[in-house]
Amino acid sequence: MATGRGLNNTALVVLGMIAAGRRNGYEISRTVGVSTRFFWPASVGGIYPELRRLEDAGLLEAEDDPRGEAIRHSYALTPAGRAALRDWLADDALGHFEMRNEDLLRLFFAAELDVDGQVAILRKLRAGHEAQLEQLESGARPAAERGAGPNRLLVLDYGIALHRSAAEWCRQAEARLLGR
Amino acid sequence: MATGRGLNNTALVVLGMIAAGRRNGYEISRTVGVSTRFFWPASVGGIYPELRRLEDAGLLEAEDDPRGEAIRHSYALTPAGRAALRDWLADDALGHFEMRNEDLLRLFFAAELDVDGQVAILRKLRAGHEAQLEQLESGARPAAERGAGPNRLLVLDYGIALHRSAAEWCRQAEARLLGR
DNA sequence: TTCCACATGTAACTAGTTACATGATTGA
DNA sequence: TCAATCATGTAACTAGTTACATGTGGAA
Repeated sequence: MATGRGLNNTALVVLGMIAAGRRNGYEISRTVGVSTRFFWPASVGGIYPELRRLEDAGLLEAEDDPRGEAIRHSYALTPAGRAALRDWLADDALGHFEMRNEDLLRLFFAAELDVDGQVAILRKLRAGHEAQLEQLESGARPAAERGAGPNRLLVLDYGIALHRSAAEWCRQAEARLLGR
Repeated sequence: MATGRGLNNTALVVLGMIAAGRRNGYEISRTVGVSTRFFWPASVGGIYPELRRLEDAGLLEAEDDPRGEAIRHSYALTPAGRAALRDWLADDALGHFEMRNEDLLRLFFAAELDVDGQVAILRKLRAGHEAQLEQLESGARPAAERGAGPNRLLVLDYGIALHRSAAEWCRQAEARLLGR
């Protein structure tokens, strides 16, 4: 448990975010929204219960941090929490990898459509990559430039590179399809 | 419902596979295992119940196809099933896109580790892409060359291109990290 | 006769999303 | 005073994975 196991998808991102400094649930969920969600989604509804679970497990300690009348808690890692995080970070096994791309599935089955329909799918696939690219370049990347360390920028750049080359691949595939 | 809605992730891949010709659950699950799983996972445990649900919904028709004493069913699309598939394929809205990459999340939080630890994560990230690449090039691609249409090859080539450029990105990032 | 591929199915579990509900603070 | 943002939380739902259970056919 303290060896990095028993941590679900939400727990991993929560622990990692708090490692960089005290955070409350709202801040974590905001940061996820402009950074990890591109490669590690986690929704608000899962974050709050997970914070309490991690506190119960002794990996986090909560502190009351009221804002006027409003309730607010901020969390920090306990030594056990930091150890669990490090164990997970240093784990030798290949990490979980998963991808779901509906337009790619459409393309896979596109024999059912005429060429126009197939081109439309390719364009949509490209549009999706361009949209992600846009969000990374104009949203996430500028936000990370103020304050985030080099690793975080590195990861965003990975995303930018990937979506850019995917979009380029789509452009070429479209040209080939039309040239047939 | 017949407009392409009410179809869950498993239903989409099941319908698409059957559109190309009569199939049984086992065949679908095998084909998923060497093709769509790279961008659209679906597990056996979900496929059989979904086949029955789609039959109940009138999108599939089942036929007994015993193999000696052993029970076997093969499924074909009904006209309603083909209409639902076409509606989904021709849907204008951007498709669902999701990615989960644990080693990328590790890299994101790698400030917690020393440079050696960071390099190890980058190598693992690369190894993951190379493993996918290997499976696509040596497993999926050759299998698809016998029998699969051009769209299927196209999709596998997309995967190959993507993982190859991701692996290349990792190699460069590692060099930069060591050069610091 | 043994093993592997073929073939189907279910139950239990785990996880995660969406939507809703509530209320305080801040700035325009 | 109004809207947006901050902040926390829960309930209902949907989905999906894993593991188990069972048995046949064909090849070596």
